[in-house]
Amino acid sequence: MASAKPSIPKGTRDFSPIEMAKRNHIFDTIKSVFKTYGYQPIETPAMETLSTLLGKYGDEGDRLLFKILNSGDFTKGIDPSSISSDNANALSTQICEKGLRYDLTVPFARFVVQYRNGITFPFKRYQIQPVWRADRPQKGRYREFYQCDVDVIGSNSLLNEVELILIIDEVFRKLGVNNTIKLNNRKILSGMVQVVGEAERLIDITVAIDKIDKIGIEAVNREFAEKGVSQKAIGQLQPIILLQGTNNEKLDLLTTALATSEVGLAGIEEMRSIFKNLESIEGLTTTVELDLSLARGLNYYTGSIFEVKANDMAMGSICGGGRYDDLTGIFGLKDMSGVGVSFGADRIYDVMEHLNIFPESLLASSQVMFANFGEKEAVYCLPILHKLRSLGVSAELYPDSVKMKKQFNYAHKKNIQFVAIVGESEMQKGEISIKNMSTGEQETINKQDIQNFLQRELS
RNA sequence: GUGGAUGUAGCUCAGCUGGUUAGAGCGCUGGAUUGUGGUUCCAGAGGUCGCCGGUUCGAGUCCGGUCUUCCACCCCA
Repeated sequence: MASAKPSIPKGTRDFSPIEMAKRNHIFDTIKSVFKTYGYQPIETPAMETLSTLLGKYGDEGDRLLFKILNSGDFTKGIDPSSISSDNANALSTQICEKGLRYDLTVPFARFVVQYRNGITFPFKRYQIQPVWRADRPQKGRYREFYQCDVDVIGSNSLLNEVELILIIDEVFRKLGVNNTIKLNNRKILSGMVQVVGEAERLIDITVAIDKIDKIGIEAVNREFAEKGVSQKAIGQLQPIILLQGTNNEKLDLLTTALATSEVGLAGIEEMRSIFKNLESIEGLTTTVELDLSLARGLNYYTGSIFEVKANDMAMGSICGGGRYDDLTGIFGLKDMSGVGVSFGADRIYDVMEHLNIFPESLLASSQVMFANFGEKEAVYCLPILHKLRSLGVSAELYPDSVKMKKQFNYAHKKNIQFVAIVGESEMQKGEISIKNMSTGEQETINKQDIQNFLQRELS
């Protein structure tokens, strides 16, 4: 019987040992930085109750939710006519009560509300787990991908924003990814639309502005007009959108432009505070720039918004986030402001792979391999291997007594730096021949000296 | 969800207006070299041409469907 070719669903991936080594390098780096800043890990289930997820990401987000079919007799009580109707959405809410998580922020909000009595605030947590979106896949866009979230909730202080910028800077410096942090503030955007008298079209206007880099100012203006923004307002928006200069110059100009908007001025003050605090930090490698065209679609953001782009490769944002004043409100907990960012591990991977900047040491399995000359020699090597491992040197013995050519090739393929050779003559003299695979040099040392030799060479 | 491309060996790709037994490079296996990888030389093994159906004497090639990957929109990590 012919079996179907094995395959995995669209937009999902398998990871080989080499890919895992690289992915773990990213996760480990991110985790270690998060810990340095006092954040603690949590995990939440892959699936959430659908009502937890629906309505939190806008209509577009609802469409991209993966829904889980109820178990058992899920057709019970369903009106047969609803099955043939066009409205699949209405049907799905009848037969699905769970969905796969779409991001880590909303489950985090649910977590905070659910365990509020046991949590000490401000609560600083990080969370590294996969999320799922029923999007159409492209490069850098998957249906299953990992987010690495850091959030602090229960604190209004703008020092948290500063801290997040430092975290972003440190993560990407450690990974060797050149990047630019773009910063904006929802309050400034609100102020902008208020000043031009189009406050009710905040979303439409910001979504259009967000595309300015891509489609240009004329196309953005055309989109404004299509959405019903008045010509007068469009005219007034031009100088604001096209503001140039340093961050402080932009803020000064904005202060004049948004003078009549209370929220707008509040947003400007927040940005000023953040930039001022950043000035006191030395050694920041990332460029932080105020980008008024940055909008971000997620509608729960209320204050600062962040987005990080890789400088050396065209790719969507590799990190993004912002402040949300009332995310927990929808779950019944008011006045709980939070701010956080999410690192896109899969996109960071794609960038690092494309730029070929993963450290080579990641590829090695063991640091030293003992060649196998036969059972007698192999048994003789076992205690030496045991000793090396206890000293933290990863060591392996080639399991089969096959041709040297094959064994050396194995070591070469697996990027093992040293091959130890213990054949009959070495055994008799109590020696070990050891070959450095990258230089090709080989020397013979006393059996006892191998620990020192390797520890010196590998350091 | 809308529009457009793509799929041939493990990988990257050739394959003419449909016509014998579908090719190359790299990789892989073996040998030259029975205690030495990365270079060289020789030999060899890998393919239901994504899948299903149609047109035809004949389909990798044309047509329809489907799946995958990719691009644009949308949105986003």
